[in-house]
Amino acid sequence: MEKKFVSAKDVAKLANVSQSTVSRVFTPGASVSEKVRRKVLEVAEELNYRPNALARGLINKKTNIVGLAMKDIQNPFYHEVLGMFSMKLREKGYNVLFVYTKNEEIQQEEINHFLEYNVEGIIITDALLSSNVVAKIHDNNIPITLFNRYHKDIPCNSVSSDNINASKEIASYFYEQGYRDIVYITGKINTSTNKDRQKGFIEYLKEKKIEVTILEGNYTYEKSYYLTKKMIENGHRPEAIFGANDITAIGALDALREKNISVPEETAVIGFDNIKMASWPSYMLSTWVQPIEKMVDEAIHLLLNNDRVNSPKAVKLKGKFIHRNTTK
Amino acid sequence: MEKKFVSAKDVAKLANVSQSTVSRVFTPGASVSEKVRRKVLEVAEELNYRPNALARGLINKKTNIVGLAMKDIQNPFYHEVLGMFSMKLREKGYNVLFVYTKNEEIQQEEINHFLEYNVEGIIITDALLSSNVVAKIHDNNIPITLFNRYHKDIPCNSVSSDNINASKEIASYFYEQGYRDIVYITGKINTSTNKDRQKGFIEYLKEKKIEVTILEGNYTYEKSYYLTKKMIENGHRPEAIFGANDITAIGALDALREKNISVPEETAVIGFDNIKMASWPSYMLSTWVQPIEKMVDEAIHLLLNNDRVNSPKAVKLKGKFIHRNTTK
DNA sequence: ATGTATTTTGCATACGTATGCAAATGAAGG
DNA sequence: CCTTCATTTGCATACGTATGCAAAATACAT
Repeated sequence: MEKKFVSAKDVAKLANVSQSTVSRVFTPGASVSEKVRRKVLEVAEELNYRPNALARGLINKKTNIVGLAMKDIQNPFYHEVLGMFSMKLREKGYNVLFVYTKNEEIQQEEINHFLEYNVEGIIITDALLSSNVVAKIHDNNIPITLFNRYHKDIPCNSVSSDNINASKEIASYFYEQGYRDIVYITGKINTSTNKDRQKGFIEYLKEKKIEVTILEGNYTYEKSYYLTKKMIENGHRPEAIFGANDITAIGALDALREKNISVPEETAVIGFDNIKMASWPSYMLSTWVQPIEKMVDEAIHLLLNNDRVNSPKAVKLKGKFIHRNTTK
Repeated sequence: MEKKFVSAKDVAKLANVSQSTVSRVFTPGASVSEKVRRKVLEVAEELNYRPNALARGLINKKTNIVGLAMKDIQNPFYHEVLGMFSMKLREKGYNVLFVYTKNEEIQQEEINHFLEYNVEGIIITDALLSSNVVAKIHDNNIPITLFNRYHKDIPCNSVSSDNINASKEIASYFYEQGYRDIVYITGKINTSTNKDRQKGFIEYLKEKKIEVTILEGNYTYEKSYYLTKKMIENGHRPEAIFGANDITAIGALDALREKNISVPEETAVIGFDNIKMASWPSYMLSTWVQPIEKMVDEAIHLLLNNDRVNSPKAVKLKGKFIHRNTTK
């Protein structure tokens, strides 16, 4: 039982045409008479022939592959992102070469495979890479887009929410409600998402002469849960908590619930992301919606239509606040 | 600014050797003198050369690509699975071509891309495909492994938990505890995972002359939450609930909590999967652990070492019960 | 029918790599 | 130094497809 691969030559033979003609039938816009086209398609169908994407890629330098590297994450937000990328790229005729990483900073070695397969672009979500890795990739003329991360020293495109203004709006909301004892539970502190959310939030309130209590979390439920619990046990029962993402907010929420602190009456809570879980009846978490679809669209657009690698753009998209039951 | 692709020929020229020699340097086990190898590697490094995987695949018929199709899922269980597959395949030198689907039954069109890229195997998680699609794939001599699904009419390998015996053990646990008013909240009813869990559970209890109450869910939190709530409002407060997966069980748990029914005193709850969330302090859900790592290992082994496509194996692996706070 | 414009087709070659084969080089032994 | 044998190297070709070019076939106008 041989590895039986059907090639254009096989089809050509059976259809009494040349291999070139078969190729043209499968090349949009190429010149083939209607009669021959039908004949070839018929034979192709019969032999179950499909053009070999590898050979095609070799000639065209068009592999139709995009590399997607995603960091080890608990956050369901990124699962939605992954699904969205997969669907959208497929619609545009691209395939996804997927790599899952545990490193906050993607290593050269993890990217090399992308280069070997001549991917037409690389998307990196929830992680960074060093600038010399970026340089190497750009040497090969391959565009990169960071999703939901950016860094001034990393010269490549990025797409994210406008975290600063989003968290300012959240701060403003708390302020308007009359809250003065306000807590921010951070995400991983060295991430750009957290930095910006923290910055916008704190700055706004500083202008109002309010000092925010910072609890240093790491974007996980557990950490946030224990931080909140300990805070309460220490006698601190704030009026409002902003969690750096929904998981964080939910952890806080569960801690509050356990301590029988009523939400939103005694303490209001707001998250960030609008993951599915946020709308579960038992949580009904007020949160900030990241416009995933727009972000993904923009990331793909940036990746595939950037004429110039040298002028990296940092796109920030605006989301919106969703009021549910954890705010008044 | 041209697309500057560095080929073996470029390296050859600069290193004063033939292209063949360069190739041999990058082909494990090929014969090259130590002196030449060093020289070539040095030049390769300098030019940032890496062998083109597409051209390699063309010749070798070894693309080192595995196709992975995953169904639209909320279930965090599958995120862990995805991560595991990605890591394990990478360790073995394979790359993952990823497709996200919304169809319960994978369509030919979604698989075609895999075939075009000459993937060496296809893994399908949480979904099925029709037997004629399987036939077409096997025509190309490409192995398939279903993960956590199987069907008697689909002639391909599969790996899953031993769902029947697992749920029998859960039933037995409930029985030993003296529970007689027992509820099973189903997953999507036409899935093999649900069918087997339901079957094992019901059969065991039927032998004990116990009639299980069936609530028809669909593996989502919302559905389970509303079913449970309605049941309670109808005056039915069972002694024990088995949710077809953790998300289902958590939905039930939240409904019980809202109705102020104490868990596990008044009602015990068990889930299935052992997702991260099950160990969150606010849930501490007793559940059945699926041995993800073993399952993934086995799936990969089955996929890549199956000498005969014609004798599909259905591997079922045993998990174990984890006792937390939702059972006595 | 003839000539011209247009479309369709096949030939040959290229993409970047791997490999059988033979030539070249080196090592070893007398 | 010559012979024999092992190792290393280059040449040529193949993988499956796309495409420029010229030949062939068709369409059209007269």
